[in-house]
Amino acid sequence: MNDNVDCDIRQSLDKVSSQMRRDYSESLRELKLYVGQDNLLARLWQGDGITQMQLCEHLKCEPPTVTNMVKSLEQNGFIYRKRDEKDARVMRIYLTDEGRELQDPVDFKWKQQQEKLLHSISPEERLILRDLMKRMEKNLS
Amino acid sequence: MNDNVDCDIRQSLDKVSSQMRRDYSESLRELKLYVGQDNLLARLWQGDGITQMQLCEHLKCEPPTVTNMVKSLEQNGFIYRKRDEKDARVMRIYLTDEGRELQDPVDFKWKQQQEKLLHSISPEERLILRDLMKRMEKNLS
DNA sequence: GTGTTATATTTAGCTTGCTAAATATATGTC
DNA sequence: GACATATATTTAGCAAGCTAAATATAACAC
Repeated sequence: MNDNVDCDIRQSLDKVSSQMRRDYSESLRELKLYVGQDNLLARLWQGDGITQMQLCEHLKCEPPTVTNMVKSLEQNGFIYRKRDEKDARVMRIYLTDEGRELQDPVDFKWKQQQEKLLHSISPEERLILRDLMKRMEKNLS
Repeated sequence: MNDNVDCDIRQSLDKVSSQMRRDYSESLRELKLYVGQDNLLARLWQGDGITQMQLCEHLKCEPPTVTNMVKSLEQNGFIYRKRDEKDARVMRIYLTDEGRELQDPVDFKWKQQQEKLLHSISPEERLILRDLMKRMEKNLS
């Protein structure tokens, strides 16, 4: 077992991940979004009116994180919150028109980033990569 | 071109990355370290007495980030700082004995994480994965 | 020597992340 | 109904990240 290969993989993963995050963050700025908010909005584009707990589960992050992100997105006019009618503990999150309009530009930027990442990696190689990524994902869950 | 494959890759990358970061963060806690600090220390283990700018370049992050990390590590007794003798603008960062002693436990935790990530991925597959990761890394630089 | 530009670090303030604790509401048990 | 437990969200405080600006020092041009 060659430890250098393993280390290289791990380090590349870190580097790719942080570089992508930096680039994407820069890119989202002109939409007045921060990295992380896009995923939250993406979930709402699939269907809004969901609870904050549902967002936590989907995004795999802690409740205060969602509270703060939701607060910020609300202040920027992309979403609004309403207390559930049956359970006063529960807040449901809805998209504004402005929030809905973000879908195409965000999708576009996402695809741009993706193409840059995978440039010159063949369709066959992409299938292999997907398989390997999925297996690593499973290893960690 | 199948967009689903590309999306899957990107999403797995995000998930793997954030999950690894969460697990590693938890793991480092008992060493009284935060994620990010380990990379800074790793650089110093290779040779201390370097400047903060050198650390910024190595870690690919901004100067205030290094300033804050260095400050925290100094307060915890892992490093100390001295102003350069020839250029009063420059701070050089040195390891304490305590900082040096962290190397083995941090390396151990790093390897644990790595093995978990790559479990049941064959040596051949690891070579392929390394190649693909390196190419993606290059795509982003 | 003076003024301008460049460089290294720091300060201030923002974000997404986290943990811990607090607050309010709902549910279950007796 | 009273109490204990569970649940959803919020508050408070920490971190690594960032940008923008400030501070101090060094280098360069005249």
